[in-house]
Amino acid sequence: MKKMISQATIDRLPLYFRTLRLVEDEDLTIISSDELGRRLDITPEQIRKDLATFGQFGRKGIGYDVSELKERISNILGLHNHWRLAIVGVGHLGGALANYVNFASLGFSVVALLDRDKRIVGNKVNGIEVCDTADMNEVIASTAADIGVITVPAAEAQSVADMLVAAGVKGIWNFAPIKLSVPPAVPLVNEDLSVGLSALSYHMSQE
Amino acid sequence: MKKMISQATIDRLPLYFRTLRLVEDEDLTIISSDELGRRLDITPEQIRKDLATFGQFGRKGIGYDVSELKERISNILGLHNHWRLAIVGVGHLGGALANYVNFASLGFSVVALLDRDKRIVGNKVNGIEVCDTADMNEVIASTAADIGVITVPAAEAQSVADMLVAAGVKGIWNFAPIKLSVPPAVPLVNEDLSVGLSALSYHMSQE
DNA sequence: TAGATTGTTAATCGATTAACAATC
DNA sequence: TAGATTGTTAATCGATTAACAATC
Repeated sequence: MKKMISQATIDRLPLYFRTLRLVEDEDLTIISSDELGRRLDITPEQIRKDLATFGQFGRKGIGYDVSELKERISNILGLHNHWRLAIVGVGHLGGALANYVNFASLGFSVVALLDRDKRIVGNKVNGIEVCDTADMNEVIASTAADIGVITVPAAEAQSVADMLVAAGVKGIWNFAPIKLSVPPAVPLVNEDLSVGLSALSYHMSQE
Repeated sequence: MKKMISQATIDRLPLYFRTLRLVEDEDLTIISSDELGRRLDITPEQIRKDLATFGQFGRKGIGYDVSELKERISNILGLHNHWRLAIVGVGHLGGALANYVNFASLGFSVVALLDRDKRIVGNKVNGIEVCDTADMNEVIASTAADIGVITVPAAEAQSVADMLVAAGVKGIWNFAPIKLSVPPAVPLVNEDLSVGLSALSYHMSQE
């Protein structure tokens, strides 16, 4: 078991990674925590603290090597694993995710689409054929999918999660607005759009 | 200026709200912090602390009145304002959001769609005609939109944010993976899908 | 009354910020 | 050398957890 890293730190790493890519496109080879912080509205101390958690990445008096730091963050985040996604529930949101280009640039690829609606099964979305959710095990196995993406209605989400776990996915990305129960060995990230929208409503209601 | 409420508390309120609705559907009229916590994997102490921030909602020895608590949380979150959304960028994600049913149940409604692509302008999505982004001011004014939803590519997001602010929206919900600058009076919530997905990758990479 | 459960205060834990020695 | 900037330790801040009096 590795040293415990705070979720707050982990959630900032993708922001650093993204910014380093932009910086790299500007042909800058070195960046200071100060400049990185300025671009992200994060204090330089916070950035140095986050990075120091994983080792010594920079050079005193100089700063951080852009491409080296980018690579190291990519490795910390495990992006080099090139995870394969299976999307369950090919409605509007599932379809949008199947077409989402930003995944590819992070090393993720969509390898399977599943839906239980017979009218959708057989369709192609972004070049991928929609399979029947009933064939979950074969589809996950044959496509070697690592991550199950849940974009079904809340009422069906838990049973889909159970099926995905049984089929052997290594992680679950859940968009259904419901608390899922999965084994501790299967990491689960919830992407609950109503939380952000409600928080926005709250702030707009304040004086 | 009201007492400062932590973002963590605000982000849990929508979870309480959603669960109270489910509980109400089960015809339960009273719920304890213990039961609510059990359903959400949140400690009862945390829930009582969160609620106590806004006043005394429960009855000692009894619990919380489900529909009363639900109403009060709805009011705290400002959901009674029935905010009106304008979605800018009618690609896959924007189109999916335009069709997203869960918004309506929270009191939000999509009143405008905008895109700068002439091939899309004039189309109808979920019964709403797509307007030209160039006509932002008139569209926001005539539809009385409160919230601007940004689903354009990152490179265009800041200029769209500027246009939305100039057109008078009261809040911005940003899906573009980039740090936006907006006036402090305009609340901004970022919905960055790559953060959650990267965090999932991180946890899947750990032993 | 006894049992249950809230609201609130105190204790703990963890994350952020500040400070600064090391060093390029 | 002087200036810049990291990595790390100490101080502060804020959030969560524990404890318990109040009371239904």
